[in-house]
Amino acid sequence: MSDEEDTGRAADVMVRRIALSIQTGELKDGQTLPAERDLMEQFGLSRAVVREAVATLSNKGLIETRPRHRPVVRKPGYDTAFGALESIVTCLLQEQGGVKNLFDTRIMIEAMLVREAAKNAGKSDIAALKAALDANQETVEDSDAFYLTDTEFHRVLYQIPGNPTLPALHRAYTSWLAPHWSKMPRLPERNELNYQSHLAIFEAILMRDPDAAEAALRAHLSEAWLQVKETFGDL
Amino acid sequence: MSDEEDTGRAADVMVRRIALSIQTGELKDGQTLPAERDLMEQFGLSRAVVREAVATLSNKGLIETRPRHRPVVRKPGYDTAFGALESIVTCLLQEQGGVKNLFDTRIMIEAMLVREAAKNAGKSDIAALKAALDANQETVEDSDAFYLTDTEFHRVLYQIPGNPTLPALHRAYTSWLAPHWSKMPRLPERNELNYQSHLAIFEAILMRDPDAAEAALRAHLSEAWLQVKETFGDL
DNA sequence: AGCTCAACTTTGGTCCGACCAAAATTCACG
DNA sequence: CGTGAATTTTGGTCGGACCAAAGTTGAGCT
Repeated sequence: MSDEEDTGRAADVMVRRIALSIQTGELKDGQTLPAERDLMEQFGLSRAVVREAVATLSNKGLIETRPRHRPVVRKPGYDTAFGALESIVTCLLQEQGGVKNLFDTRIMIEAMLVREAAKNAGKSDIAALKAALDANQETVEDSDAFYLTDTEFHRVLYQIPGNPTLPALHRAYTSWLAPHWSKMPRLPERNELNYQSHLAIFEAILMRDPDAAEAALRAHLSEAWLQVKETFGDL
Repeated sequence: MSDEEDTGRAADVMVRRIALSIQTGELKDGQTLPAERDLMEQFGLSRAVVREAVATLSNKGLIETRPRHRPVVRKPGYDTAFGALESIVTCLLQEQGGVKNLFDTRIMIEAMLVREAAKNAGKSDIAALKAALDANQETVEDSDAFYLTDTEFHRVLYQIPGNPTLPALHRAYTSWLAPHWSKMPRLPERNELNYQSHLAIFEAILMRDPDAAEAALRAHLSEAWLQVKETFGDL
């Protein structure tokens, strides 16, 4: 009665066994899995099952497969996690209110982030924020460059708490919302307004005023949402 | 030059085509996919490739497969999204600081939630919170029941903003942290303390005092984290 | 006609053996 | 010793086959 999970499809059993080996560290990051033909011998299964299992593990992000190369164990990072959501999020964004639901969570998260920053940001955090802000100002005239420095400013916010999940979340947000964001008209005057918003947020953080920081952030993102709604009639 | 994405493995092409059909609504929720043998004819591919594609789509949560049944298109909900993360999160929780990273995000989220509640909770929200709180108090003596009402109280917090992603996030949190949580000692006296924490949060929300609500929530969850750290030596 | 249960069909799960192309490896030859 | 061709490895694809369980059909009984 050692193994209680021999149930289900053979491929699933195999996936569980290998996934467990990875999770327990028995298979370390970077290590290569045996070739498919070796795996079918080790597990006593057909190649079809082995291939399905390997494909499943690859989909789950636990291994990395390249044509004509052995699968490489890849202990997943936080980005891998969000990456696995891509197709499903694409679906969710399509339906009524999907984009707004996602964007609302972003507003909530960033509202919290600026509060945290106002309360706990250290000297280096402030410096990073200032640097991002300056770069932001310098690119007001170049909309493409501004988009990058804009993203970078927000990224710094996600980085301040020192929790690795947050920068990954930021990358996920920018990636998922990019289709809408990139289609929006970009004008130097809009950039200037956005820069002013960033400046207001920064100053509130500098003043150690969480409420002001949150208010500025909410105003900033709410304005951004209005622009999105203006560009896309639907929600 | 209509289809630009015929590249990559045949199974991937097939996955993209079907995923696109689902995302565009061409294949609606609940609709059944053709049988594997029909798909191999439609796509002109071998059954092995078809099976791999179907398995991949199933892993992504876009379809639902049952033995001896045709795949059912399943327009994924927010829970499906978090469900797809299970194995990868299991990996992330295993590594150094993984649990703390996740729990910290939970603290941040719930801190924001109680602030929102204090600012914007409607009458029905307050009533739901009160009901959950009362149920919580009544189960102080029964640790198993208390665990449920405890979870329920927090769930109401995630429900108040009306964003469907949040309840799904709550379910994900409870599911992912359950292994650690359920192993913790449960005592009526601890339950009582937790109830008092909930009460403090509730009263702060009632008073429309976001700062007090956040402080109470942070005290509550920080205490919970201390208990976790006490039970598990590692982080 | 209505119902029951056995026979048949469908369908996913599994296995086998085979071929291909590209990459890695080996090795003979200059 | 270096180099390029032959060999091996390996993932990707194919076709056919069998099984078991679910659904479907239909004959026979009431």
